[in-house]
Amino acid sequence: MCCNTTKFAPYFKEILVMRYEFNKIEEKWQKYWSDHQTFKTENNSDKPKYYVLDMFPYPSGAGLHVGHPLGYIASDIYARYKRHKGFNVLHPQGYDSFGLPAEQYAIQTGQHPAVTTEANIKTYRRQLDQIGFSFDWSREVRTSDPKYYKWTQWIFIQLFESWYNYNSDKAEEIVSLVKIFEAEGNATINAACDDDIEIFTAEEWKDYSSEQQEEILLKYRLTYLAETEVNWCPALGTVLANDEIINGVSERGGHSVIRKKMTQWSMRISAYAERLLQGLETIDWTDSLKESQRNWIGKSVGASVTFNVKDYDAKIDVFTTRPDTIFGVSFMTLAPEHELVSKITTQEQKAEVKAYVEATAKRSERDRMADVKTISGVFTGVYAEHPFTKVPVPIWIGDYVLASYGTGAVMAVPCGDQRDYDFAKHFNIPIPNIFDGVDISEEAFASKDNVKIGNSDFLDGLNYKKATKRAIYELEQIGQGQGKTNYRLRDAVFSRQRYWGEPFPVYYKNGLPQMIDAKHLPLTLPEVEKYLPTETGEPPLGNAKVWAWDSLKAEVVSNELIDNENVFPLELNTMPGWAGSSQYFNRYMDPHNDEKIFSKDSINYWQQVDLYIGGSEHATGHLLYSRFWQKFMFDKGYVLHDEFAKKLINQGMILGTSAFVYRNKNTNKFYSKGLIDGKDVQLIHADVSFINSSDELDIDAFKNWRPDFKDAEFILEDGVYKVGRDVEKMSKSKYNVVNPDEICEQYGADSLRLYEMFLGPLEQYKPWNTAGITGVHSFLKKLWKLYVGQDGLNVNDAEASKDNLKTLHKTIKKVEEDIENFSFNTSVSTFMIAVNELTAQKCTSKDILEPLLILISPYAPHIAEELWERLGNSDSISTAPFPKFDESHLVESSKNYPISFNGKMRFTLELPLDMSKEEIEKTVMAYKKTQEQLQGRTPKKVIVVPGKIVNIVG
RNA sequence: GCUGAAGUGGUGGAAUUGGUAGACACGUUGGACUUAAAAUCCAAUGGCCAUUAUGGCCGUGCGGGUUCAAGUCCCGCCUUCAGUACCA
Repeated sequence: MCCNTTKFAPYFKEILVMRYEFNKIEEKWQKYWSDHQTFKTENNSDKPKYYVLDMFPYPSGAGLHVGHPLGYIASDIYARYKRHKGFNVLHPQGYDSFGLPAEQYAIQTGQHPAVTTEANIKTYRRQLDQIGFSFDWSREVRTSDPKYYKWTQWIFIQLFESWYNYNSDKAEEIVSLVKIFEAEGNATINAACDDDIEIFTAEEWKDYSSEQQEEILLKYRLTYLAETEVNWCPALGTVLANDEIINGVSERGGHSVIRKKMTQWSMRISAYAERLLQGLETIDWTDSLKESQRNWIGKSVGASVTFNVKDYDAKIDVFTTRPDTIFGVSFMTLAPEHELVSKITTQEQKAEVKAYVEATAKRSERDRMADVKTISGVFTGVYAEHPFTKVPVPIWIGDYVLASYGTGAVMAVPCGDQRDYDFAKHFNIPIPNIFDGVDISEEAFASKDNVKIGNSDFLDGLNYKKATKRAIYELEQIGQGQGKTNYRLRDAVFSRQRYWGEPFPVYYKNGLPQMIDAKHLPLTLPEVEKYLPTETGEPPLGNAKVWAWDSLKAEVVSNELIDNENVFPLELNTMPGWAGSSQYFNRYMDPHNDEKIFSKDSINYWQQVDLYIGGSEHATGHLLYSRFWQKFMFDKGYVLHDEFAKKLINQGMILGTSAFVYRNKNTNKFYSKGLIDGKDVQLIHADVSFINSSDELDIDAFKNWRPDFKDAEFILEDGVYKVGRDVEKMSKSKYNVVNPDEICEQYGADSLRLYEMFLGPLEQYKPWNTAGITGVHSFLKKLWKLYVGQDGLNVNDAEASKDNLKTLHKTIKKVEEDIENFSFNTSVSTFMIAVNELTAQKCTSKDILEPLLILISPYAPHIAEELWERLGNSDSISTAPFPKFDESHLVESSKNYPISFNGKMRFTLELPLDMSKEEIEKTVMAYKKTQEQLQGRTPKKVIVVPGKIVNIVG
């Protein structure tokens, strides 16, 4: 480590300037970039555009650790590379600054979330700046900024004012729906809507009161109010997210949690299910991510079948993917929550059914899903009628049927479905076989292939495909079913009972929601005294005293003025975390526009994100919702592409390398790793900052760390204490967190950037080990020495040698290919090789060393800028054109051929590249070592691939 | 169970179209410089065997196969990680 000579700087300036003082250099250039607004991007340019985006961070109180910037470094390299390649690059950054942690902190401390958020953002910004990113900070957005969330609220209103027309397959204005109602009622409409819609005529529509009309329209809007189940914790008086519940009780306090129905806003994302699925074909995202989204959307093709219930005026609709097996139905199963359960049960069965329904209600959905093995159910005593045979089919209730999928009821075909089979066996229900020549005595036959249907009337002898088609046809003929496609994707609940989120631009008149006119936005978050739910169980905004809408003055007024004539109560829920992140990528294009979410010009210019980098944990959240909103914005004509990101890369996680010490279970003796065999020891995490590069513990630091280790005794091996190491997720509790601030201070940002890339492929999970950073750090020192010697600059106008040119051009070629393939780790090795070679060649030629700097500058921008300036350039290196690769410097006249015998390389032989196949063979066979290898044998065959290899067989 | 990704030295990893496996680093060992340490530089470093300057055998999770040639292609397994799941 260089000693810190800062305080002597004025006296030793001439000497110091010759050393690689990364701290000073990095500070200097970060200031330069900021002062000169080097990375500010204009919305028009003669250059082609390129949009590189990172997933913006949630600014947590803990700050960044070295795992966080991985994706940002990769995208920054790419953005800088594209600038060298002559693109006008948009590379913005911002903060996803609404969220739960700030609110929980507020509950504990009373600090306003805005205050802690602001402080956290400051830390983030400082940490990001010190890594030397080329972000255009003039475009920063924060989701919690009213100027930004004005537009989140605006999109909400747009969704409210829209319905989905399956005929045109797009979202349309709600007024167009009203026109259709007025002209012909709703019978002909093919829309995404609630499933409890009643058919009405144009006349009936006109006779409805305006409230009735409003209620009906709400069932068609793309965002709508609905009763949905939430995890309600009575003790905390609040709703919990799934991950706040551990083993059925609240994470905070361990209180019980029940399912409760609440009226909440929902987003009709299901309307877009098919387009979200099809759109995946058009984008360059990873297969695993697309597959996750496909699973999540969960398309299945089959039929809906209606069963009439005997002796009741009731019908049961089921969805099945196997209408071809309809003659195999021997019972039906309803989910315990199914609405018919309470209506149809017989007197004798009533008590048993009631007990079963209550028992399952107590179990959480998670419990039910986890416990797959136990078969339970109860008979209702009632029968349905088979649509074709008219045979009575017993109706059962079973918790293996989920109320939330399909219709919450299944037609059970035990011979063709293992769950139905198990249920039938368990309750002694008959298992009729409808497959020709298949043995079903042990298990169900679930395959669709290589089988013909039997015992099935008109389906006899048909295969899966034909039988399915025929069954659907026959169902349609008798009016008891039709072909249907079902999606697992459900509408997304959009209300949160939280404080720190976007307020809805909604007030309530006679219990019906009204939108605040967009021109009055933003509707800003009110002040509250407490961030907890109210005593009556209302969301935190229920604590606000000034939270009513005066529709005449168009402003927020005191709750006391509510008269439900002109002043109305405002919505108390706030929007979920994904609201603010679902269009931010478009807002960056024109972030300060107060008139529009973004101008036509800006979207016309930037179009869509060209490269998006972020974590795969957002596969079915942010990345699905954003695609949904983008498609909606596309339908409304606001954006030009119905997919927001052309290409997406998931960066892997950087894991921590934890360190362990071994304490004897009963004493305070710590044994070195090599001495623990046969001893009863306990593993204790030691902070990774106490460990040197040889896995040896700094015993004094460890003893001073925690009082209970103060008097510990250490049993050493070879005079040192060796720790054990293991790779785990980077986390405070494992004491393996490495802070980028310390790395930047000790080794510099350029070392950090290089090392993060050098660790391995971007997409891969890989362990961090600070010890390894000395490799890239000494590379930077070698690079520096190549340019700057003891007495000054080493670079001159000397003519480049052939070897110099060869090294440079093979480096240009490799680095360019690597960046285009996002293979950043291999270009770091390429730089090392280049610098090693040029150093060995004693290269001083500016013609070589100047372009080399441009190659390195995306990776290590500070040192590149500094040396670039020292070479006499006055502009930033960031826009210097990327060096052109010239093949002619790599042309060789000879090749060192590997000569192998039966596929095994034995020696190499230098031969001219223009030598013919025959000549090569002759030369090789005549060579002394060849004859030694053969030991008198005559080869059966000699394979010669000119320019590649010689293989002698025999 | 299903889906996706991946298994290469002590460690991170490289080998982009089948053609010299282990590039580049870390670590380790030895050496130079130094009062010493740090820094820097040089050399060795997949395993085993032999050792005379030289060489031989094995080796990319396991078992087969295709090929003159397989880390790479094909078939069958095993393991790890991630996502998802009574989805009818």
